[in-house]
Amino acid sequence: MPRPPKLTAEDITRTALRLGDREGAEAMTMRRIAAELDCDPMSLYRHYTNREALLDAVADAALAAVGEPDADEPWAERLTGLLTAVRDAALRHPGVTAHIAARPPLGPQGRRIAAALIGTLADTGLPPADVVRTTQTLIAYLAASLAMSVHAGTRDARWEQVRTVFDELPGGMPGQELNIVGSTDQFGYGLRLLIDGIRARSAGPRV
Amino acid sequence: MPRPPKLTAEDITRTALRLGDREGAEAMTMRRIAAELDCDPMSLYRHYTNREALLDAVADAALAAVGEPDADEPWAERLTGLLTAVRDAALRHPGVTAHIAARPPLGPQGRRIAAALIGTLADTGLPPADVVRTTQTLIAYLAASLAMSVHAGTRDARWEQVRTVFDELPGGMPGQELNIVGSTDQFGYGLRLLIDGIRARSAGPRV
DNA sequence: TCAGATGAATCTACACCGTAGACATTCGGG
DNA sequence: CCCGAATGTCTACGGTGTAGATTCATCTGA
Repeated sequence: MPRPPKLTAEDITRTALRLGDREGAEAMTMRRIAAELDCDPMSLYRHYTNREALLDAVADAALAAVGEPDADEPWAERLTGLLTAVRDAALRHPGVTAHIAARPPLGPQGRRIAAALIGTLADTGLPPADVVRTTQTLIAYLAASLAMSVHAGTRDARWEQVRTVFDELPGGMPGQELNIVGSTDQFGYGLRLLIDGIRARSAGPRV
Repeated sequence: MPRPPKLTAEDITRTALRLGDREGAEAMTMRRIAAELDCDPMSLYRHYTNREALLDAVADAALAAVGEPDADEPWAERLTGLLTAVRDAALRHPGVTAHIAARPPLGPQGRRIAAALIGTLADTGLPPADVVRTTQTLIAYLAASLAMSVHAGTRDARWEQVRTVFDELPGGMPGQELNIVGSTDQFGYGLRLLIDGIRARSAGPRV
């Protein structure tokens, strides 16, 4: 083993994550990250084959704060707790939120969380064949909610335009209160929807 | 009005869409699109302020093929039909699928589809305040499914790794058949889950 | 008929990006 | 002592989005 590395893969992800938090996603270029580490841009390629691979690792690292669910709670609470924790962790690092949304991390953290999800869903009484599918569905929903949050600010106006459609519907009640796109409230609503669906399916599977 | 424009905004989106279908998403650079139209790259900026804005328009245009739902069907069928149509339209243009997934289009087509969704959900018996929230949830889920489809090929291996977690669970049945990430089957499953959730909520709202 | 206005299309140029490929450096083991 | 080998560095290339100035074709009013 020649020349002990002065730069570990973890150093890189940690620094990149901080940089992304501080200056936004588009600041996480190879050159900027290297500058932050005070090393040559090309050195990063010793640890990650691509910029893509590096960002995957950074996104995964951002989920390290997500803890294990409490095994004593009923599955629905565990599920909400877990998914909320992931959402919070992702939003706490705005620089990588978009990346997490676009391609849910499957690094060590991602796999750990997926395992926890599967473990929780195993207690729902859902047919075994459906557990993994449900996991994917939940991850997909979570990812999408994050994507909505990322662009919420820029797009709320256009959503408002969509929402007026409802007001003009026969029987629709105009003057409804605003539903903020990507809000925590909105996330929780969809989650309850999904959990109700799981409950309905696990009780008596339909179709 | 001096000098009639030889280049319309729609020309651009149509050409860019074709180019993206033929050569992939990363081929849709300003220069390549301009080359395809046989004009100067900078000319595109007369019609779209950004590359971003241009791609938004292209993504929206890709949804033009989605038809209006049949008002005679029950709402659940209308919903599945509509969402499936959007999914098909998006997948038929692989060059923009990722973009559609990342930021659901809110151009004319997107708004038309959102309106159709709202119209359908208005018949569910769902509390009025929840209709728009459910719309957002469904769009989020659809977007997420598309995102999964995009990267399915590259990531199935790692998903396989996740799936083995389930096999090792006490009471888990190893040797389960493979669930292909982003497949139509997977999409349909989550959709049924959501519809069951809607049904449960519209019957007797819980919480 | 012709100057001028007006906006579309173009040209040039800049700063920046990811990264291939050759090179230098620094260590442990024989 | 030297050699193999992995790490860090340097240079350079082809590409990107797009700002700013400029050309050009057309319509208008005199």
